[in-house]
Amino acid sequence: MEKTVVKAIRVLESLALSPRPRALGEIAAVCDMTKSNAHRLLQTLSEMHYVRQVPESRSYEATLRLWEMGMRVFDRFDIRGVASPVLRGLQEKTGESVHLSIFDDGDAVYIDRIDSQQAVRAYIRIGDRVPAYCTATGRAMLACLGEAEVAAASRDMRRHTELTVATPDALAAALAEVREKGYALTRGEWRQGVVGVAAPIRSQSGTVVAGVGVAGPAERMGEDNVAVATRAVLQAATDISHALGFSDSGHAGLPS
Amino acid sequence: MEKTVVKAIRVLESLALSPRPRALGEIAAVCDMTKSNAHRLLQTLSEMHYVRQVPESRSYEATLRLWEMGMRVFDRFDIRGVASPVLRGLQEKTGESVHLSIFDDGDAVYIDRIDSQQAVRAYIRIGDRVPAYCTATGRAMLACLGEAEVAAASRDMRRHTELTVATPDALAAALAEVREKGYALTRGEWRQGVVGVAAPIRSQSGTVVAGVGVAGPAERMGEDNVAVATRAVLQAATDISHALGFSDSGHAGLPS
DNA sequence: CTGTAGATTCCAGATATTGGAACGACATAT
DNA sequence: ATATGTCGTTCCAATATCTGGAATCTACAG
Repeated sequence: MEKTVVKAIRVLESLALSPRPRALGEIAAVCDMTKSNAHRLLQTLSEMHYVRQVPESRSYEATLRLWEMGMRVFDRFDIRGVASPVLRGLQEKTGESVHLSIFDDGDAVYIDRIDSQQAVRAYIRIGDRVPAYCTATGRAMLACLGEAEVAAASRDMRRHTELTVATPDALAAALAEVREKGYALTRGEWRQGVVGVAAPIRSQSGTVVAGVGVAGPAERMGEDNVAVATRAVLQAATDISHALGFSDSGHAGLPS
Repeated sequence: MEKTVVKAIRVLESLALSPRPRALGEIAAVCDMTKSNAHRLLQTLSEMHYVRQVPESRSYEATLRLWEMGMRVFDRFDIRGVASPVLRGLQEKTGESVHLSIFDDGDAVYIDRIDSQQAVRAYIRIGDRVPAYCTATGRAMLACLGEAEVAAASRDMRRHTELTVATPDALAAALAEVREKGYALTRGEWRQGVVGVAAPIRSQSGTVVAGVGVAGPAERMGEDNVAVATRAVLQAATDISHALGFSDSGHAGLPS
């Protein structure tokens, strides 16, 4: 365990928790270290912009950098925490594996999942990165994002199976269909024999922040099951979006 | 500049900014360090609860600890940032030094100030800690806080000048007067010859989070100027409270 | 079952960190 | 006005800490 790092964090925490700026001596005392040590640590934290010295009193205070970083973390956790129970419900309703993913630099990245109970099941790992243009959650998100994101996703298109939609034009058509229907359906474009249905999740501000989908083996994903899954996925996406504070003023559509 | 600390912060930032959990190798690559190094850093950050390893994929993600700490910082900055322009206005209107302080463990601590332009002026430093029971901003806050805070403030009462209110009973009476009038007025109880007027600031939740006041030499603080200062201080406190999201549903009172 | 990729552990060598002392800047007390 | 004390800052040799490569372990994929 790195002692210097621990000390630095203790110093930073003492400032973050303090309701007022603290003098060097005080910090050294509270954190139980010599003044030179505390001073050097504060110097480093200043250069990293986590701490500043108030010009007037020479004492130190935490900057908003900590908050800035914390907010980034919070955003992500918010989605996972809120989505978690909905994912469980979706898994039970459909019986297949359900995935929650976000869009990152042209790819879809899985941030949560609940596995099917079946012996044959679609399998991914949390943290796995897959091309957005040929996966269900990826395409669902892509359909609601801007030019730049679509361009990023189109950067390195290739056929992963015989069915992969691997040209920008074909992708554009697929995305248009997603926008029209409100959900994305992929049949073995990424992994042979895997069928996926997914829908985009919107945050309070209305921007698409994630995608939720179910995936299962083609043998089980016949018309009936896909119809069930589609309805369930759209409902789940709506539920999660609402939980995030999104209110769909205007259009909304469950397929009849 | 402490290299280990810098590296640790880089690792933490890369995780905070990442929209998804990162694998060890990835982190090492992004932060330009060996895997052993990154691993040790992550171990340390885990023990500090800033990072956790997701059990499923063995990759690492930032925890909410960062957000938790950031929020503490944000609360404080929020007050200062919002109050700053109001303080400037108050200084111009009254011509005296204006102070912004918070309550901390029985004391008032100055977190911002704007000095009078006059040759003779009340002077404090940001970060200075003064007894709450005998200063204007301190008493204004104390009047709106609970038993425990008053007890903390009464722990070590003493006469700092001939006029200091230095008994719990006398303090209780003074606080009752503050509550009735809505502002605190002190005349040379802490520093001889200094007169202060102050009012409490409330946050969105309605709790008193700070106090704002003006202070000047007794020679200039005659009845007329005190009346002007009182009105200005009450207005400033109201303005800052509103800016913090406080809505005074019900009572409100400018002295007629 | 074997191979591969990645995570984790280990350790001697390299070096960054440590703390005391000296210095400088202020501010108050005499 | 001078003295005195407090607090922040700088410096440096001793050394405890950190470093990175290699060995080990684990889990998955073929």
